[in-house]
Amino acid sequence: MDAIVITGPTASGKSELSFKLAEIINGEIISADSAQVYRGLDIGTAKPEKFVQDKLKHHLLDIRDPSEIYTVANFRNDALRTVLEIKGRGKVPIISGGTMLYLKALREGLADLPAANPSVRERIEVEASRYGWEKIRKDLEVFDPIAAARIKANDSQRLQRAVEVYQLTGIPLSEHLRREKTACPLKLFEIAIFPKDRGKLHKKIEQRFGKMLEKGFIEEVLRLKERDDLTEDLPALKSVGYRQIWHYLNNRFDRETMVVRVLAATRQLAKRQFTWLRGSKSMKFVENPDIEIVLRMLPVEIAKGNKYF
RNA sequence: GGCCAGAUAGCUCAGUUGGUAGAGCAGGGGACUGAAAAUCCCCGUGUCGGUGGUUCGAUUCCACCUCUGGCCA
Repeated sequence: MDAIVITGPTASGKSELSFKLAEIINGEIISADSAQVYRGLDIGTAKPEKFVQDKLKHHLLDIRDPSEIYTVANFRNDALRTVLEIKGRGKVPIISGGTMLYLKALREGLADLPAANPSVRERIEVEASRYGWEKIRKDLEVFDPIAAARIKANDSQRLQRAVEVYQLTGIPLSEHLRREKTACPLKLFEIAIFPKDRGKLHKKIEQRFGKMLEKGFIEEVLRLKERDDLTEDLPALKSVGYRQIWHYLNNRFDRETMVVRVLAATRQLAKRQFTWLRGSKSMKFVENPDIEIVLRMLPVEIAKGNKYF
């Protein structure tokens, strides 16, 4: 066993659980969260506070500026490297977070694809704005019929990527994906919190957002907005809460509407996370972030040699 | 108290020249390989405020009532 994974939908109590677990079994935490990687996105991403981070080592937080783009591939490399470092220190790596694609990439590996290429993407976008995405999809049908059949006409993000991969490699995306991908070099013990009462989770989401506002979430977004190099189409600023508050600060709607929209977006995020979890075969599910139950589930090799057992 | 306008899906509202109704949002399910807290797909029966009346048939027309706005006293 190389690492423990703790995941679950937003507001399910992943962080507290991982923290308690890390203290007991002598672990360090690796964040698997696509928004917490950005510096300055603290309150709205529910990033562990400074005093928590002082007590326990957290990795992959604050490793990008919000003007930059962090990707699944970056995560996979960073996480693999960090797991080895932590193991080298004789500690237990605990990968904790709700970005399900990141966890999947870690578990199942990634195909050998080219990184995003801004100039290629721009070319595709220009063409799309001129002829429409339907035309892009028709073209894709010619050189990658499998991908074209799978990707919906409105899913411009995926259409663009499929075309990009072909233009960069001359090999269809679907062919890349069919080929053998890099196997996972790690043995993971994966635990997912799966709250069965959706209404309760929604209530928790609401309460948590209330606390975020009290802590100065809006001011946090204002600080980002005051930097004139950040735009609303950057991944960092498209994340839940930041996007809606950004629009609110631009007077796109009033505060009440902003609150309603942030809560809805958060619930929708949780819903998508549930969908991932239901389809995941490798997970062990727990209903609550209960440390006692989780400790009892752990394999002996991890349990052995720490103070709890 | 009088006049006017509303009352239709959880919310905001459209509509039915009389044959029991549909959008957006919310919500639910699903997809997912370098933007993933992203991006996209699928799912709409509800005493059409209440009670009477006209009618083969009323959510639609008429009367009264209730409630909510607005105006006038």
